[in-house]
Amino acid sequence: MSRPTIAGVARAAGVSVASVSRVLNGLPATEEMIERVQRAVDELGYVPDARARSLKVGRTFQLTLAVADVGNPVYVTMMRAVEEVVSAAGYRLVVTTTGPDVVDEVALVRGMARGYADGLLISPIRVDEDLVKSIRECEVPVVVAGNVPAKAGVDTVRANSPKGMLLAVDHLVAKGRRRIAFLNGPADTVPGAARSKGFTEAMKAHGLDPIAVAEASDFTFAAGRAAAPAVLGGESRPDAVIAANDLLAVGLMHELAAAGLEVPGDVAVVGMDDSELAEQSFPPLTSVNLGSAERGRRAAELLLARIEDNQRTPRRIVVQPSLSIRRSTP
Amino acid sequence: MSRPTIAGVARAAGVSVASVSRVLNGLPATEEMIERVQRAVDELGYVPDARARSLKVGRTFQLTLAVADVGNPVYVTMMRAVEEVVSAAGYRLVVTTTGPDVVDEVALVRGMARGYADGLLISPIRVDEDLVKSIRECEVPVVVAGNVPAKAGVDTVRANSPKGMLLAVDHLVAKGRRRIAFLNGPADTVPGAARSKGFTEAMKAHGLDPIAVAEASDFTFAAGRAAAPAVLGGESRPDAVIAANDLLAVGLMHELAAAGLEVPGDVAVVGMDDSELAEQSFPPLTSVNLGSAERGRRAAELLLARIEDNQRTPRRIVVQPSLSIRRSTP
DNA sequence: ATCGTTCTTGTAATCGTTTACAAGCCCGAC
DNA sequence: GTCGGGCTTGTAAACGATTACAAGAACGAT
Repeated sequence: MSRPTIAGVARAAGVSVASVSRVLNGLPATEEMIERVQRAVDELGYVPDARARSLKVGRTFQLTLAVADVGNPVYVTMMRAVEEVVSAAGYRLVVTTTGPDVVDEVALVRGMARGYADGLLISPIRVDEDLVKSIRECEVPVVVAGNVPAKAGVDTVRANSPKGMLLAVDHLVAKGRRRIAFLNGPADTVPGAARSKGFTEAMKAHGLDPIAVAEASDFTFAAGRAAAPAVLGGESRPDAVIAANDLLAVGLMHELAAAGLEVPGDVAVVGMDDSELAEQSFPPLTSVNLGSAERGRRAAELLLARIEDNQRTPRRIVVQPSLSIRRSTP
Repeated sequence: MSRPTIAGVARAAGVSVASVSRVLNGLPATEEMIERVQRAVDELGYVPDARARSLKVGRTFQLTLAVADVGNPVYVTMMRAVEEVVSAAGYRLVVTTTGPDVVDEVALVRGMARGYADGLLISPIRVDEDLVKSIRECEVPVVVAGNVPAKAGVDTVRANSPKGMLLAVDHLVAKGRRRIAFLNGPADTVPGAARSKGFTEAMKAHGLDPIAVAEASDFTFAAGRAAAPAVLGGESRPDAVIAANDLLAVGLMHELAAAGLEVPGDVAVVGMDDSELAEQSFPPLTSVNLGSAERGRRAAELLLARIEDNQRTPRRIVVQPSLSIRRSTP
């Protein structure tokens, strides 16, 4: 009653295992051979064992996408794009969650050496020496969606947060807002650091000083709510807030409503990531599109290319942002 | 420069492969043996190959969770719960997306026979004969989060939608609403059919006739928006709408706002699933909690139990709903 | 010293595939 | 009739682990 193996099929068809394997892999064979094998396969309901196959051929035809938090809608955008590319190339995509800790990311990368997948696409939220080292030493190709040092010598696709921040500030300034505040996520994360730097630069470019800068404990809705007072509670209220991602922005907007402030009338709000949530929130959220879909697509392509040829020199792609203007800004 | 194998480690340590394997698996060995193997392992950076291991021991220590749409926030709730249970049991969780078509689900279940994972947790959106058949015949344990016929003889954990609908209608009626409409998802899906039936029963229990019933083309935000006119455009406007899930409810609320209608003043809105989106939407959405987290947890437990003992008689668990009241209802 | 027991270690078979190589067959050309 | 070439098919050796079994070492009891 146990699973039929290729040997069973061979016996049933009265041929050798090699012939069965050849027929199944579409290698040349006579009509009669194909016929007999096919019949035996159907009859027994044989399905080849992927473990044995991949042990022999050294490939699993699986790719892993690792993200920090499945609850963050930016990852669904990315995931959709990645899925499309890799499935077109004949790979299955499996998604795993790392959580916010860098040690888990390192463990994941190290674990890839076990041969679960042919490649890893990781979007790390925190990066340290260990992670870079483990990526460089990893037995399977890795591409990073995010920012790691150039010396790491690894394919990366990253966003241009400073440029994105500039778009956001430009837009707010054009609409007459000057008292601009910034709601960041944890500054010890890669996106947190980049966005903080970008915000400071963009404000300087306009000769403005921030009204307030707050740091949420996480890139989540709840953290956005919790950090709202820090961004609003200063002596002079901001007339615009830029949040480091959409979840934070939406959390903030809830607190604005609770405080009786209108968006965008009293306070304009700009998010980042332009995820599905930006469209779904109310009012719909003006958001900096950091090209998540394109980043996913390009990253997937880099991964496939590196699987083809592991010797190619690492590429570092930067995708340009745009601004999706919706009703949370005037 | 290629990956070290157990044979390489054995050679480096000057012992046999069996001894290396034993040390690595914590079987009894002398201090000196452990020491030598450990040193060789560290030196070579050896990591056992999961494919080879699982080929031999017949287990991969991976579990697959298959969902229809990663963009649906109800799945993130479920995913979190499942992840917690299975990782505590020493399994890795991988997530794959099936899309809305039942043929893809069937292909997935069939594909499990290839041995990618030790078990499958699937939340099918459409169910047909083929799917039931493929689940029953599947080589690896499968548990279904959702509703399949009892005769399928498979472990299931499902929600009690009729009861949930009753909670929603009870609540609306208690708040004085009588002109209640229903915004369903596709009626040819399992949740669509169940929620439709539940709604009809609940209304009947209160002696009410629905003001309008509309069917969105999908359980998505966009479909909710598109179907809004059908639910609002009748001769008499509803004073309350129940949506078959949170995404539909939020889509509807956007159209209500566009039409200048207040929530809950003019129209109360109730969603279903009580996902993170219900909390994040504005106004926060009253939503029927169908116990996604608990369903995920229980389903994961059933799966683990069945992996332990494949002979146990299938269980069918129903988890009870509750109502999370927020500001979209009076 | 011999025997039996227990403990450690090594040899080799096995899991289910793929594939290099060899063998067999058929066929036409000389 | 023999030979060589091209196909088709089969045999057996991998892939990298685990593990049953056997052999050897150590040791205490007689």
